[in-house]
Amino acid sequence: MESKDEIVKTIPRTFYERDTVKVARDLLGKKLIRTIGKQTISGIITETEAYRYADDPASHAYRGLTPRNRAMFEQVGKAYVYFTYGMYFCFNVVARNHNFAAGAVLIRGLKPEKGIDVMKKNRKTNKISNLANGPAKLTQALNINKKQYGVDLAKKTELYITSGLDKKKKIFASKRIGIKNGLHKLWNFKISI
DNA sequence: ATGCAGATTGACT
DNA sequence: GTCAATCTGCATA
Repeated sequence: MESKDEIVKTIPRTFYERDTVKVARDLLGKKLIRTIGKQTISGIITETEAYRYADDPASHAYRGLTPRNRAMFEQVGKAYVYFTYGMYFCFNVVARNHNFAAGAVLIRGLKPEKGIDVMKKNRKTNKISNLANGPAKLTQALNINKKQYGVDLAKKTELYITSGLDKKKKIFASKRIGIKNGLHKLWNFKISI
């Protein structure tokens, strides 16, 4: 017998082949799933940020291709993971249309669903509201690091994305967090669940 | 509730 | 050498 979970499909690659800002909005409410052996950790995406290319001075890709950001230039629907502040990882989904050579969506927040006990252990806290409500928190909770650089999120492997909420939620747009340039762009998107 | 220092290292100029 | 798409704990109010 197959359980319901096993027949859920990933979001197809074409979804990510659209404007980075649109993809960022549309990723809200989708489900991010991490499998580690038999263990499953998942959550609903509640906050995202779009980072584009030559028009976006806040983007890692702004000054062109480097070893770190190369995933942003490669196939859409894959993971771009980077290390920052000497101790954290941030997780992005590569997304762009044909007007841009690079682009990615930073996943900034999740509402935990499955594997909450594991998240608590990974995050060393019992407060559910503090498990995955930040870009470096969710990578800790889901045990995401450089090993997941380039992982294909359109394929059901160790890390992937599926449809989530059915109902459309109200989207709040604001300034992106923790950057110095490109602050006039309202490319931070949130929903409240 | 708001604010700030400190942690800690790799990527880039 | 500089500084980062951040988080935590502690301080003040």
